[in-house]
Formats: sequence, C-alpha cells, structure tokens
Amino acid sequence: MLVRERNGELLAGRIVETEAYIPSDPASHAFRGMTRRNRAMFGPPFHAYVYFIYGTNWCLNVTSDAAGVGAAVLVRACEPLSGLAAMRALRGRPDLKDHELARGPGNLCRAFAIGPEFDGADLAADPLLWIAGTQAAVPVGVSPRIGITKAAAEPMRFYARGNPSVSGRRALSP
DNA sequence: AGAGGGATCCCA
DNA sequence: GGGATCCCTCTC
Repeated sequence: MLVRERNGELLAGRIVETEAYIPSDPASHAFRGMTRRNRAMFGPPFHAYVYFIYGTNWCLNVTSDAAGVGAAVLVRACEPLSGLAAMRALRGRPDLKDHELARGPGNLCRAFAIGPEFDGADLAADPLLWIAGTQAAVPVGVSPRIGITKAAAEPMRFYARGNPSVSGRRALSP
C-alpha cells in the first residue's frame, strides 16, 4: 500500500501495477550510469526515484537494489483506498471514476501529490510518503512494459489481473 | 490517432 | 549549444 500524508489527511492506495528496470536493461534510466537526474536510482533500496517526463508528468519509482546499483520499480497504478475526494481534487477532474484516479504513473503522482520533493525519500521512514503493509494474494499478470522502445519485448510489467485501476488495458494479456 | 509538453543528455 | 529522446496524457 502506498500512503501519502498531506495536510493531515492520508491518501492511500493498493499498488496494482509496476514495471521493473534492472542495470543491464537498455530501457532503464540507469543504463548509461549515474547522472544528476537518475542519482536517486543508485541510492539505497526502498527509496523514491521521482523524475519528470513529457513536459507534464512526474513518475514514482522505488529503488530495488543495493546502494551503487541502478535498479528500480516504476509504480504505474494504484487502486484508491482512502482520501478519494482529495485525489479527485488533486486531479482536477470531478468526473473521474474511482478506479481512474491513480491509473497510469503520471496520474498516480498527481492523485497522491508526489513531486520532485520526494526524490531520494526513504519510503520506510519518510513522514509524508511511505509504502507499508502486506498485500493480499491476487492473480498477477505479466506483460511487456508500456511506452518504451528499447528491450520492448521483455516481460517486466506486473499487474493485478482484472483490477480496473490497472492502466494500459489495450496492452494487457488476459 | 495525434499533438503537446519541458527537462535531460549526448555529441559537436 | 542543438536536437533527439523520453518508464505519458488528453482530446480529437
């Protein structure tokens, strides 16, 4: 479960879609070594790597290997569990259905008010953003990742099968 | 289906 | 410094 405390309120959601990026992976930001942008990706595990893309979107990753190793998991979607009204306000779209609030990595960061201030944050200790709890066993689907061109066939995307909060439904295997 | 959007990075 | 690229989103 991803949790964000904002103005004394808890925004929370079940993580239902992720993508993996490993050091040997040409699609990874870390593939060509450390830069100012991807610095956090080489930090200790279970920390946030937040980056800006396509001029409009922030995306949240969780580092997934030892310090010095550039590896992370992109958090692509959450099923909203609490703070839905605040999420809807943050999206600025009163018309959205619950399962659309945090569907897609850019939308997720908007709904949870996640921005560059969390780049490098310790997700086990940060007072305003953390990941906690155990995940109920659900059927997990595997597919290629979305929106990349290098290593595009690698089955590195993992999602809760059948969950409507999962993005990229056209690309899903059933 | 197609445009918009801006930061980043590589190579001159 | 320039330009290709980019782990996308919304509207048409």
